[in-house]
Amino acid sequence: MRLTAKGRYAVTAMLDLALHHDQGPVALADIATRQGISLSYLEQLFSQLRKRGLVDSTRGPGGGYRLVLEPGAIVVYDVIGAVDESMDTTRCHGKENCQDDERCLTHDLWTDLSHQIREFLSGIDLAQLVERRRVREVARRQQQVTVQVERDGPGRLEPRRSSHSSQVSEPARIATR
Amino acid sequence: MRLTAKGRYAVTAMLDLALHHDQGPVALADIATRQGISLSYLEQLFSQLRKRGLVDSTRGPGGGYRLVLEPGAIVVYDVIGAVDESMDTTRCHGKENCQDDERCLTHDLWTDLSHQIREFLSGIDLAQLVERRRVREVARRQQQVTVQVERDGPGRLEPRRSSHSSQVSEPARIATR
DNA sequence: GAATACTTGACTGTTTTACTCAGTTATGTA
DNA sequence: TACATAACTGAGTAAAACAGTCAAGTATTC
Repeated sequence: MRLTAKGRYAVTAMLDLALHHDQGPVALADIATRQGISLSYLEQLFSQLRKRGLVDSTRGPGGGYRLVLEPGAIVVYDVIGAVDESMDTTRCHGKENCQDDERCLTHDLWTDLSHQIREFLSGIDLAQLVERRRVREVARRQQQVTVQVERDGPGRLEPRRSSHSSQVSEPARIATR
Repeated sequence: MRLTAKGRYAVTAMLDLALHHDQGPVALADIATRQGISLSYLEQLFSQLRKRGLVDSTRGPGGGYRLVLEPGAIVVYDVIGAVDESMDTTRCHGKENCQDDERCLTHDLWTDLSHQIREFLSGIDLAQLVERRRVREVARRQQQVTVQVERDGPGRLEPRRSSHSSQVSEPARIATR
């Protein structure tokens, strides 16, 4: 299984899209501001999300990204799968050749774990997340930040091409290597 | 969450110990042969497992490692926790400071996922694994390999300090970074 | 005292991660 | 038509993590 900042960012960004689903296309720059993710990095992520058919885009002023499906039809597992290669926890990726071309001692254990994780993350869609009280709270807070930035103007706070973004990238991984 | 080869090796090695629980101390060299894990790497792992009080050791000829508790009292989650720092999937490690010192939009989702994984891996102990039919099958196969090596002698197949170990280390990760 | 086996710690090549940078292309508006 | 906006693309990179190796011990038993 693999769950890195990349996968978490993707889910966060998709959830942001779901939260603004009725407001037309959402610009990546807005997501970047609200969620504290680097714009350039988001561009990379959305390239993958678009290839997987999860979002589509409009260019030019007023453009941005939109969910292709309804929030209720997009499941967390698929979002992560779109950017991270897999959530499988076996070393052999299910091929049962983990030791000398045969199953290793713990093969089934990791298979079961992978199944467990898949079930869980496939049971949660974006609409459900949007409904959650605590998600709404955070979203409200983030909206204020956006308004703040708009009032002050992007000025020196948010240069077009940022210099030193302030995200501390600290590891917090579920990596099955 | 973090689940790398390290964690998987630890569980595999501990399960090997559980399988030979009634046969006195088990030498790391034997585990290395049976499980296809580098001896030097096992040494590192068991140093951590010992510090966490999961195993104890006897030096000298006929020595090796033993489980401190009964296999039924050792749970997979604890083994992984002993070598990998955590199975938490949040970026902030549960501290809720993921974005500007506050909760990020998806904080609760990762908390729930971490909980799910912990529950699952805490529900499986080594005794249960030993009982599994497919585990016994693999163990039997591995026993034959050991016997084979003993007949041939460690000779050029298994030099004391190995040269080029043959493990292909391919990533298969659940890493939460 | 030789062999066995655990113990410690430093070191290392490779891969992955999480980005940035520099540009290009498309589109709406003045 | 110029411009601003915003999506797109691809290459590059510093730092960290990974999965070990290597070398030199110390303790124990035969």
